[in-house]
Amino acid sequence: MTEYTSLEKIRLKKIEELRKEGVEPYPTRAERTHTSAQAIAAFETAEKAAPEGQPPVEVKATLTGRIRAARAMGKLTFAHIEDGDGRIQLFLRMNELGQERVDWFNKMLDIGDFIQASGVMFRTHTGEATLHVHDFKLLAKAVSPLPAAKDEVTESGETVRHAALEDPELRARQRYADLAVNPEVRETFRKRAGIIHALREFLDDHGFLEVETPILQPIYGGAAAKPFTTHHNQLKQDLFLRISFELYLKRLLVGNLERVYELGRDFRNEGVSFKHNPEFTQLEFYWAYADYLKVMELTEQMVSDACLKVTGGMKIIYQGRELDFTPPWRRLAMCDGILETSGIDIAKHPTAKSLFKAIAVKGKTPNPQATRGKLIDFLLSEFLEPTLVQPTFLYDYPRDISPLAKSKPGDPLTVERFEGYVAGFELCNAFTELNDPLDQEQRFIEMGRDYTDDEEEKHPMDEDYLRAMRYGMPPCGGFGMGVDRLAMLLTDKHSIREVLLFPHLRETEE
RNA sequence: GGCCGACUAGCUCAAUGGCAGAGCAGUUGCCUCUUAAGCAAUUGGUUCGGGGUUCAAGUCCCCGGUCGGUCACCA
Repeated sequence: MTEYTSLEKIRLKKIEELRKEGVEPYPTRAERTHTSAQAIAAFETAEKAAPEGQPPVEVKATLTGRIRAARAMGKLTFAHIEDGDGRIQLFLRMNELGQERVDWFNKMLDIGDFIQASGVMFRTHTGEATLHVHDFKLLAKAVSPLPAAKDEVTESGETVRHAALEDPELRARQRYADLAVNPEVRETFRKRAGIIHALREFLDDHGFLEVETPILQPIYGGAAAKPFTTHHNQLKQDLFLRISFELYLKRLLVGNLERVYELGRDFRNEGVSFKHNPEFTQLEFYWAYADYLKVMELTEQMVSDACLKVTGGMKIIYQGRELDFTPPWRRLAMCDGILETSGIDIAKHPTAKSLFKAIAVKGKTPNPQATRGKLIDFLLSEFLEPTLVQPTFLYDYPRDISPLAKSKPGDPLTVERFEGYVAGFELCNAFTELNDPLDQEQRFIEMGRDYTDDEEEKHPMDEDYLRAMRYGMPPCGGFGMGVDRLAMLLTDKHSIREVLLFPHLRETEE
C-alpha cells in the first residue's frame, strides 16, 4: 500500500475535485503545433521579417509541456513549461481568460503537471519570447512533486541551480526524476545515442554487416570473466549469459560473411565500480583479410569520427585534461612502454620466476602464483596504464594472456594484439585473430591448465568453435570496445553510472 | 570483500551532548510584465534501522542498511 506524503495528499484531493468539476486529469488526446524551441524560432523569424517599427506577423502556437515554474500575480500569471526541446514562458491574463480561469490555473495546477496551452507569441517587457495564452488544458496531473531544481540566471549570465537533485543514488534509482529536472542529463543520453548511431553508420559505410548472435549461450567464451548462469526448464539445459560475442562472430567469417559487427549487451558476474557494470554495451567487429595494423587504422578513424559527430571536434576535455583524437594515434610497443615506465625489460625475463624477482626488486608485490603473462599485465596496470592519457595503441601482448590471438611471426611468446588506451583506461582490445584450429585447440588446453585453481575463470573448450575453424577461417582482424567507456569520455563523465540510464544498483527495501 | 566518509522536512542544507531549524516547495491571503518574483501568515520530522552509554543523544559507542570515495578483484 502506497504511503502518501502530505504534499501528495493535497494533489490527490485536487484530482478528486477536478473529476467533480468534470475535468479529466488524464485526458487521452493532446495537440501540439510547435515545440518550445520551434515556437521561439518561428517568432524570431517573424520579428526579423517585420519592417522597421512594425509589429511582426502573428505567430499562433499550441504548446505542450511540464510546468516547471509558476509566478502568480493576482490577475496575471507567468509560468514556464518544459518540453523535450527546452523551456518557454507562458503569460496568462484575466483580460483573455477571465479571472476565474487564471485563478483555476493557479489553484488546480502544480509544478510537474503536463499541460497544453494555445495562444500567440509575444515579447515581454524584459524581452523574453513568451506565449500569450488564450486557452489551456491539463494533460496529466502529477501526484508526487518532482525533486525540483530551480535555476537562477545571474546578471553575469551564469546559471545557478538551487535545490538541485544531486544525490547520485536517488538520481540513478529514479532516473525518470533525474531526467525530468536535470536537462544536462537528457543531453548526456542524447550524446550517447549519437555515439552509437555514429559507430553504426561508420561500420555500415565500411561494408560491415550488422548481426545478432545469441545472448543465451551453452558455453561462454571470448573473454576471461565470470558469467551469469541460467536454466532452460523444458530443455533441462544450463545456459550462460554471454560475456563476449567473439566466438559467434568469428564463426560467421567461416561462413564467408567477410565483415560483421554486433553492438549489444555483455554480462559479467563481477565487481561493480566506476568503470564496471554487470551488463554493459560492447561493440565487436571482425574483418576478413585484415590484420591488427589495419584494425588500428580503422579504430582511430571510427572513434575520431564518432567524436567529431558528437562533440563537433577532435579535441575534448575529459576530467580537466585535453584529449586529442585526431588520427594517427600514438603507437607504443608494450615492452617499450613497460621498459620506459618501470625500468624492467620483459624480453630479458622469459620465465615467470625471473620476471617476478625483477618486479620484487622494484618494491611491488604481484601474486606469486601469477603466470608470466599475468605479471606483464600487472606491470602494465601498475606502471604504464596511468601514463596513457592521450589516445594510444599499446601493441604486442604476451601469448599466454591472449588465447584467441595469432602469434607474431618469429616471436612465439608474443601475439599480434593491441589495446587502445585513453585517459588511463582501456577503451578497446583487438588482435589478428588466431585462425589455426590446431594452435587454437592447444591454447584452450593451456588455458585449462593455467586456470585450474580458478574454475570459474577457466576457459571452457568450445568444440563447436574448433569444428567451425577446421572448415577454414580466413585470416582476419577482430576488435572489441566498451561503448559505455567511449560515452564516458565523450560526455566527460567520471562514472559509468552517469552514462547508463538504469545502472545496476543494490536492491532496496520498499 | 577491506578502509575512509555521508545519511536530518518533498528538495538543498544548518543545529558545543541541552527546546530539531533555514531557504525553496506546499497551504491561506494581497498583488496586471514576473522569472530562485515579492509581501504577510502558516503546515510539514520514526534525525536511515536496531541496541547501548547518559539526568539528557541528530550529536558519543556497538550492530545492521544504503550511497559515495578508495583499494582489492576484473585479459
